[in-house]
Amino acid sequence: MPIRVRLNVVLAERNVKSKDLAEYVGITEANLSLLKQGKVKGIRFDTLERICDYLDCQPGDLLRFERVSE
Amino acid sequence: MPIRVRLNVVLAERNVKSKDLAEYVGITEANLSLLKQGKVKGIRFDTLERICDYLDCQPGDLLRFERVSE
DNA sequence: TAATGAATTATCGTTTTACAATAATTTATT
DNA sequence: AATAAATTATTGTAAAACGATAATTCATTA
Repeated sequence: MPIRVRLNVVLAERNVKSKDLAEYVGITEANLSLLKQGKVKGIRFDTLERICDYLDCQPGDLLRFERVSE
Repeated sequence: MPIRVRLNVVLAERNVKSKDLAEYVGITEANLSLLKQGKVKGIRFDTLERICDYLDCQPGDLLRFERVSE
């Protein structure tokens, strides 16, 4: 699945706890965990927005398109 | 709505017609039009992936988080 | 200024799935 | 061990992405 979710990386960089982000964003830790691990098939912009807001980052920091073969 | 969809910009840069992109991605022109204009509330990664593939761009080129006030 | 092409808008229906809620389990951390 | 943090699991629901289609508007060009 060529869209890679890098939320785990950004969280680590910012040293932010999932719990805190989940609380701010307004989603459960369970769902945030799934998102972090790239186990969801899409995302709503309002969720993405609040994540970017809290982490002070861009969608491009969280989502990367990776080609399968060059 | 602080997540801005810049698909229209990238399409213009690449000089790609909506029809062609829609065909490649496998969605209708109608839905692509809605996406272009930021009239959708989210996106599935497989759709985002095929758009990035065709336009040879990154999610970050298509989606921007814009703060309301500084 | 028709005629064509391209894009938008509008309806309605369907299926997918993001999310909540909750609880149990696993994995850090102290 | 005890606590905190994160993951996994289950079930349910509401939201919305998307299809299909057609009509309308906008743009281009002969």
